[in-house]
Amino acid sequence: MIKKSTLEKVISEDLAEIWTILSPEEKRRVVDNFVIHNFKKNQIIYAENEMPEFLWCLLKGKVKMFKDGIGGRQQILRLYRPIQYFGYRAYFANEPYVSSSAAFEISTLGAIPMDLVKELINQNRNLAWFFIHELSRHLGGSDTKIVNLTQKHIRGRLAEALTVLIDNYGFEDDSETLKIYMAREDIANLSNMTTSNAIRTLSSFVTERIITVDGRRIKIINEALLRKISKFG
Amino acid sequence: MIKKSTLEKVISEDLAEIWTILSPEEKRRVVDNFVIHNFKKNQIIYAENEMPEFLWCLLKGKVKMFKDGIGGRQQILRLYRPIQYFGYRAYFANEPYVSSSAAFEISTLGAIPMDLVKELINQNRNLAWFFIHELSRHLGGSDTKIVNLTQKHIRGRLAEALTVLIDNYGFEDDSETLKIYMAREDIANLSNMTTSNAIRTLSSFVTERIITVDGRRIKIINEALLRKISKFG
DNA sequence: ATAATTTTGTGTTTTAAAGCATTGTTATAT
DNA sequence: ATATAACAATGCTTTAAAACACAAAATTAT
Repeated sequence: MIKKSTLEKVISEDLAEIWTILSPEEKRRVVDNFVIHNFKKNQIIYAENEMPEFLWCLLKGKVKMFKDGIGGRQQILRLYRPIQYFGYRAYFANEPYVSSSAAFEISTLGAIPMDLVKELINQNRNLAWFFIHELSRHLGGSDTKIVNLTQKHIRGRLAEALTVLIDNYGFEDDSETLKIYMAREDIANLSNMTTSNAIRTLSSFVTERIITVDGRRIKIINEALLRKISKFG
Repeated sequence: MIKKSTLEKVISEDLAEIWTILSPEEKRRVVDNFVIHNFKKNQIIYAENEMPEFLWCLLKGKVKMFKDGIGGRQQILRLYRPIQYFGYRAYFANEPYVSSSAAFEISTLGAIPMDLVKELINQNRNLAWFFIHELSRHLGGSDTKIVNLTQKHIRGRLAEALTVLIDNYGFEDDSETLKIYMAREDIANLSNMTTSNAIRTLSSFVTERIITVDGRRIKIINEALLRKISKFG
């Protein structure tokens, strides 16, 4: 059930910044307390209002962090790819989670107890800087998102969401097919609109030859225009 | 021009958490590098796209952090009161400011070089924790704001803005008059709506005996109802 | 004070986006 | 393989909020 091979690969290849920060002794402590979990598609990793216990490390798959809003509407706040860390903010803020996270697709994650992370931060200032840096970048991103989602029109918001997908997950080998296959509803939840409007606006983009759509397969035909619409439209 | 008396008061009375964290030697270094600036009403403290250089400490007055959006529309992101610190995020993220800040009213601020703050963080892990904690709380606040501003209707957003004002600045001695006197336009910029809609909705709240309004003087008559509208409406 | 400018208050019109309904299509499960 | 459910597409209606226009009041400057 628990496959450690993925973990060993991560550590040995220094795939994530965090591993270059830790001393061999610290790495060993992390490895000893690193519990691997497998999640099914759409399975919740943690939910709003729960108390945070673990630093989650995404090893394989895709994860969304989201917040449930009014009338069952969901806002996707951030997307994660391997190898990224999340789930620590609420612990540091000393409060319950204000958002939830779930696997977009079958995913493998590692859970490291936050109490251990806290200890390591206390003895390794570079780890403290790692989190100060991460939190600062995310805060800037969140502040920017506030203005994007409240002031841009639907076309701008959808274009922006698509560029977020490009920047987070990139393309397949053909260099144009988005390497993530989301339901229209999730695209809507990412861009703060209803599912119908996401569908409608995607169709417009197809008509305008900015993208092509085949089920959940989205090809980006005119990325420059997409970014232009995202910036102004 | 530079009055150090306010500063001495801050230090001697441990008015801010940060001063209880620093050693006497560290406090001395901060004091030696602490430059006091006075700002007029609406004067910009720093602007979007500039490179961050200072940790700003608000000693007296009120400050808004905001982001200019589309068509001259402005979104107020956070409000500060004495004694709070801001302006450090962009430095930690190693990027230019993504938002601006300005004095709401005549204000006194201290500027501490971020390079010094960085040094102090390196030698004092409690200061590292101070910023990890602050950043984490603000990030949670920003994520929550995204959903509030995008999903709540106008009444809910305005009610929320008013509760933010209550929580940030409190009441005058009569326990009902808001201790901040904002232009309708700023109230609108805080609640993501046009000035007309801010005026209109304030009027509705007056009719419903939730508040009274006399120029910029706002009295909160029914705080419980206001918070209820903020939560659901 | 008086004029000029900004801010506030209202009514009306316009519009972007939500809501709803229906049908077709594609997965998933038995 | 077929039933069942979930998802996608599209047209039509409704509505919340923006945009606009103008008048009144309040600041600020001269």
